[in-house]
Amino acid sequence: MPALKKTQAEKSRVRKPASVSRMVEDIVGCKWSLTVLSLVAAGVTRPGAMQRRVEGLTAKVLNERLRKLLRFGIIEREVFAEVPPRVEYRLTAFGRRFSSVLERIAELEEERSSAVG
Amino acid sequence: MPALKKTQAEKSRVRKPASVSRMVEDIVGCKWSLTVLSLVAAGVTRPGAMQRRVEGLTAKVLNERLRKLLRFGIIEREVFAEVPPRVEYRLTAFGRRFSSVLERIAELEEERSSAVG
DNA sequence: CAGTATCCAGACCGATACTG
DNA sequence: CAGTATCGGTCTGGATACTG
Repeated sequence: MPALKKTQAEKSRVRKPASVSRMVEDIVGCKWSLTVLSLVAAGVTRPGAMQRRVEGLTAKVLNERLRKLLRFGIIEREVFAEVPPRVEYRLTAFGRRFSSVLERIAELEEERSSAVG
Repeated sequence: MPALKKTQAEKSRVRKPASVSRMVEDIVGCKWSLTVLSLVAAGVTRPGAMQRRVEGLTAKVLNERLRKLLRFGIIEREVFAEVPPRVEYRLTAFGRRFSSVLERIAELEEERSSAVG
Protein backbone atom coordinates (compact mmCIF):
# COMPACT_ATOMS: atom_id res chain seq x y z
CA MET A 1 0.00 0.00 0.00
CA PRO A 2 0.96 3.62 -0.57
CA ALA A 3 1.35 4.44 3.12
CA LEU A 4 2.64 7.87 2.30
CA LYS A 5 0.62 9.26 5.12
CA LYS A 6 1.27 8.43 8.73
CA THR A 7 -1.56 6.87 10.67
CA GLN A 8 -2.90 8.57 13.80
CA ALA A 9 -1.24 5.91 15.90
CA GLU A 10 2.17 6.60 14.45
CA LYS A 11 1.75 10.27 15.06
CA SER A 12 0.57 10.00 18.62
CA ARG A 13 3.37 7.63 19.44
CA VAL A 14 5.74 10.51 18.95
CA ARG A 15 5.65 11.53 22.58
CA LYS A 16 8.17 13.75 24.25
CA PRO A 17 10.54 12.11 26.75
CA ALA A 18 9.04 12.68 30.18
CA SER A 19 8.17 16.13 31.42
CA VAL A 20 6.29 16.23 34.68
CA SER A 21 3.30 17.55 32.77
CA ARG A 22 3.35 14.43 30.64
CA MET A 23 3.54 12.39 33.79
CA VAL A 24 0.43 14.02 35.11
CA GLU A 25 -1.41 13.47 31.89
CA ASP A 26 -0.26 9.93 31.86
CA ILE A 27 -0.70 9.07 35.48
CA VAL A 28 -3.67 11.03 36.60
CA GLY A 29 -5.21 10.44 33.23
CA CYS A 30 -5.68 6.81 33.99
CA LYS A 31 -8.85 6.18 35.84
CA TRP A 32 -7.28 4.57 38.89
CA SER A 33 -3.99 6.41 39.19
CA LEU A 34 -5.00 8.92 41.83
CA THR A 35 -6.50 6.13 43.85
CA VAL A 36 -3.45 3.92 43.64
CA LEU A 37 -1.05 6.74 44.31
CA SER A 38 -2.97 7.86 47.35
CA LEU A 39 -3.09 4.31 48.65
CA VAL A 40 0.68 4.02 48.50
CA ALA A 41 1.03 7.49 49.98
CA ALA A 42 -1.25 6.40 52.81
CA GLY A 43 1.05 3.51 53.59
CA VAL A 44 -0.90 0.71 51.99
CA THR A 45 2.07 -1.15 50.63
CA ARG A 46 0.80 -4.49 49.35
CA PRO A 47 -1.23 -5.06 46.19
CA GLY A 48 -3.63 -7.40 47.90
CA ALA A 49 -4.39 -4.82 50.55
CA MET A 50 -4.94 -2.20 47.89
CA GLN A 51 -7.45 -4.37 46.09
CA ARG A 52 -9.31 -5.09 49.29
CA ARG A 53 -9.56 -1.39 50.01
CA VAL A 54 -10.86 -0.33 46.64
CA GLU A 55 -13.95 -1.87 45.22
CA GLY A 56 -13.77 -2.38 41.49
CA LEU A 57 -10.01 -2.33 41.26
CA THR A 58 -8.80 -5.43 39.45
CA ALA A 59 -5.35 -6.97 39.72
CA LYS A 60 -4.66 -6.22 36.10
CA VAL A 61 -5.39 -2.53 36.28
CA LEU A 62 -3.73 -2.16 39.67
CA ASN A 63 -0.59 -3.71 38.32
CA GLU A 64 -0.60 -1.52 35.24
CA ARG A 65 -0.79 1.57 37.44
CA LEU A 66 1.95 0.35 39.75
CA ARG A 67 4.20 -0.30 36.76
CA LYS A 68 3.65 3.16 35.47
CA LEU A 69 4.32 4.78 38.82
CA LEU A 70 7.47 2.66 39.06
CA ARG A 71 8.64 3.71 35.64
CA PHE A 72 8.28 7.36 36.54
CA GLY A 73 10.26 6.86 39.72
CA ILE A 74 7.34 7.81 41.90
CA ILE A 75 7.20 4.57 43.83
CA GLU A 76 9.71 1.82 44.51
CA ARG A 77 9.27 -1.90 44.79
CA GLU A 78 10.66 -4.29 47.36
CA VAL A 79 10.41 -8.05 47.04
CA PHE A 80 10.68 -10.35 50.03
CA ALA A 81 11.90 -13.90 49.61
CA GLU A 82 9.09 -15.46 51.56
CA VAL A 83 6.33 -17.97 51.14
CA PRO A 84 3.79 -16.86 50.22
CA PRO A 85 5.48 -14.19 48.12
CA ARG A 86 5.34 -10.66 49.47
CA VAL A 87 5.92 -7.39 47.66
CA GLU A 88 5.77 -3.87 49.01
CA TYR A 89 5.51 -0.53 47.29
CA ARG A 90 6.48 2.78 48.78
CA LEU A 91 6.83 6.37 47.65
CA THR A 92 10.28 7.52 46.60
CA ALA A 93 11.56 10.93 47.66
CA PHE A 94 10.45 12.33 44.34
CA GLY A 95 7.16 10.53 44.74
CA ARG A 96 6.53 12.30 48.02
CA ARG A 97 7.02 15.64 46.36
CA PHE A 98 4.90 14.65 43.45
CA SER A 99 2.10 13.34 45.58
CA SER A 100 2.12 16.47 47.70
CA VAL A 101 0.97 18.27 44.58
CA LEU A 102 -1.95 15.97 44.26
CA GLU A 103 -2.76 16.20 47.93
CA ARG A 104 -3.67 19.80 47.35
CA ILE A 105 -6.69 18.45 45.60
CA ALA A 106 -8.12 17.26 48.86
CA GLU A 107 -7.58 20.71 50.30
CA LEU A 108 -9.39 22.26 47.35
CA GLU A 109 -12.23 19.90 47.95
CA GLU A 110 -12.59 21.11 51.51
CA GLU A 111 -12.32 24.74 50.52
CA ARG A 112 -15.05 24.17 48.03
CA SER A 113 -17.51 22.41 50.26
CA SER A 114 -17.04 24.97 53.00
CA ALA A 115 -17.59 27.82 50.56
CA VAL A 116 -20.73 29.89 50.79
CA GLY A 117 -21.89 29.97 47.21
CA MET B 1 -31.67 -11.51 25.24
CA PRO B 2 -31.25 -12.41 28.92
CA ALA B 3 -29.42 -9.20 29.81
CA LEU B 4 -29.28 -10.19 33.43
CA LYS B 5 -25.76 -8.95 33.52
CA LYS B 6 -24.90 -5.31 33.22
CA THR B 7 -22.51 -4.35 30.45
CA GLN B 8 -19.30 -2.55 31.29
CA ALA B 9 -20.75 0.59 29.85
CA GLU B 10 -23.70 0.54 32.18
CA LYS B 11 -21.43 0.01 35.11
CA SER B 12 -18.96 2.72 34.28
CA ARG B 13 -21.72 5.20 33.76
CA VAL B 14 -22.42 4.94 37.46
CA ARG B 15 -20.11 7.81 38.30
CA LYS B 16 -20.20 9.71 41.52
CA PRO B 17 -21.43 13.33 41.30
CA ALA B 18 -18.32 15.46 40.98
CA SER B 19 -15.60 15.34 43.57
CA VAL B 20 -12.56 17.41 42.80
CA SER B 21 -10.59 14.20 42.49
CA ARG B 22 -12.94 13.09 39.76
CA MET B 23 -12.44 16.40 38.07
CA VAL B 24 -8.74 15.93 37.98
CA GLU B 25 -9.12 12.44 36.64
CA ASP B 26 -11.51 13.70 34.09
CA ILE B 27 -9.81 16.89 33.09
CA VAL B 28 -6.16 16.11 33.28
CA GLY B 29 -6.95 12.74 31.85
CA CYS B 30 -7.82 14.24 28.53
CA LYS B 31 -4.82 14.72 26.35
CA TRP B 32 -5.33 18.43 25.78
CA SER B 33 -6.85 19.56 29.06
CA LEU B 34 -3.70 20.84 30.70
CA THR B 35 -2.88 22.71 27.54
CA VAL B 36 -6.28 24.33 27.24
CA LEU B 37 -6.50 25.17 30.91
CA SER B 38 -3.10 26.81 30.90
CA LEU B 39 -4.02 28.81 27.81
CA VAL B 40 -7.05 30.24 29.53
CA ALA B 41 -5.06 30.81 32.69
CA ALA B 42 -2.50 32.67 30.63
CA GLY B 43 -5.17 35.01 29.35
CA VAL B 44 -5.72 33.54 25.92
CA THR B 45 -9.45 33.99 25.84
CA ARG B 46 -10.59 33.23 22.33
CA PRO B 47 -10.81 29.78 20.74
CA GLY B 48 -9.23 30.94 17.52
CA ALA B 49 -6.23 32.30 19.37
CA MET B 50 -5.89 29.07 21.28
CA GLN B 51 -5.83 27.06 18.10
CA ARG B 52 -3.22 29.30 16.57
CA ARG B 53 -1.01 28.88 19.62
CA VAL B 54 -1.16 25.14 19.79
CA GLU B 55 -0.22 23.05 16.83
CA GLY B 56 -2.34 19.97 16.41
CA LEU B 57 -5.28 21.25 18.43
CA THR B 58 -8.47 20.91 16.39
CA ALA B 59 -11.64 22.93 16.88
CA LYS B 60 -13.50 19.81 17.83
CA VAL B 61 -11.19 18.74 20.61
CA LEU B 62 -10.69 22.28 21.82
CA ASN B 63 -14.40 22.72 22.11
CA GLU B 64 -14.84 19.44 23.94
CA ARG B 65 -12.25 20.53 26.49
CA LEU B 66 -13.79 23.97 26.91
CA ARG B 67 -17.21 22.40 27.47
CA LYS B 68 -15.84 20.15 30.14
CA LEU B 69 -14.05 22.98 31.90
CA LEU B 70 -17.27 24.96 31.72
CA ARG B 71 -19.29 22.13 33.16
CA PHE B 72 -16.97 21.90 36.13
CA GLY B 73 -17.21 25.62 36.74
CA ILE B 74 -13.53 26.13 36.10
CA ILE B 75 -13.97 28.59 33.27
CA GLU B 76 -16.78 30.89 32.24
CA ARG B 77 -18.00 31.91 28.81
CA GLU B 78 -18.90 35.33 27.53
CA VAL B 79 -20.56 35.92 24.18
CA PHE B 80 -20.40 39.26 22.40
CA ALA B 81 -23.11 40.29 20.00
CA GLU B 82 -20.77 41.26 17.23
CA VAL B 83 -20.00 40.45 13.65
CA PRO B 84 -17.99 38.34 13.30
CA PRO B 85 -19.09 36.47 16.41
CA ARG B 86 -16.77 36.71 19.38
CA VAL B 87 -16.59 34.50 22.45
CA GLU B 88 -14.24 34.74 25.39
CA TYR B 89 -13.36 32.27 28.08
CA ARG B 90 -11.88 33.14 31.45
CA LEU B 91 -11.07 31.36 34.68
CA THR B 92 -13.67 31.54 37.42
CA ALA B 93 -12.62 32.15 41.01
CA PHE B 94 -12.74 28.43 41.60
CA GLY B 95 -10.84 27.88 38.37
CA ARG B 96 -8.03 30.06 39.63
CA ARG B 97 -7.71 27.97 42.75
CA PHE B 98 -7.96 24.79 40.78
CA SER B 99 -5.37 25.82 38.27
CA SER B 100 -3.00 26.91 41.01
CA VAL B 101 -2.88 23.26 42.03
CA LEU B 102 -1.80 22.29 38.58
CA GLU B 103 0.70 25.10 38.37
CA ARG B 104 2.63 23.41 41.11
CA ILE B 105 3.52 20.89 38.51
CA ALA B 106 5.69 23.37 36.74
CA GLU B 107 7.44 24.07 40.02
CA LEU B 108 8.07 20.39 40.53
CA GLU B 109 9.56 20.24 37.11
CA GLU B 110 12.05 22.94 38.00
CA GLU B 111 12.88 21.35 41.33
CA ARG B 112 13.57 18.15 39.53
CA SER B 113 15.78 19.48 36.79
CA SER B 114 17.80 21.51 39.26
CA ALA B 115 18.30 18.45 41.44
CA VAL B 116 21.71 16.79 41.63
CA GLY B 117 20.84 13.24 40.64
C1' DC C 1 -0.34 -13.58 46.93
C1' DA C 2 1.75 -11.39 42.95
C1' DG C 3 1.51 -10.97 38.26
C1' DT C 4 0.15 -11.91 33.30
C1' DA C 5 -2.72 -12.99 28.91
C1' DT C 6 -6.89 -12.49 26.26
C1' DC C 7 -11.17 -10.65 24.78
C1' DC C 8 -14.15 -6.88 24.09
C1' DA C 9 -16.82 -2.53 24.90
C1' DG C 10 -16.36 2.16 25.27
C1' DA C 11 -13.70 6.50 25.52
C1' DC C 12 -10.73 9.55 23.32
C1' DC C 13 -8.91 11.84 19.43
C1' DG C 14 -7.86 13.22 14.63
C1' DA C 15 -9.52 14.34 9.93
C1' DT C 16 -12.96 16.31 7.47
C1' DA C 17 -16.97 18.70 6.16
C1' DC C 18 -20.51 21.53 7.54
C1' DT C 19 -23.83 25.32 9.96
C1' DG C 20 -24.93 29.90 12.11
C1' DC D 1 -15.04 33.01 13.88
C1' DA D 2 -17.47 29.78 16.83
C1' DG D 3 -19.32 25.44 17.03
C1' DT D 4 -21.18 20.75 15.54
C1' DA D 5 -21.61 16.10 13.04
C1' DT D 6 -19.66 11.99 11.37
C1' DC D 7 -16.36 8.39 10.64
C1' DG D 8 -12.68 5.57 11.86
C1' DG D 9 -8.46 4.26 14.39
C1' DT D 10 -6.27 3.49 18.82
C1' DC D 11 -6.04 2.90 23.72
C1' DT D 12 -7.85 2.17 28.37
C1' DG D 13 -10.13 -0.57 31.44
C1' DG D 14 -13.19 -4.54 33.09
C1' DA D 15 -14.14 -9.65 33.20
C1' DT D 16 -12.01 -13.82 33.29
C1' DA D 17 -8.75 -17.42 33.49
C1' DC D 18 -4.20 -18.68 34.34
C1' DT D 19 1.08 -19.11 36.06
C1' DG D 20 4.98 -18.94 39.58
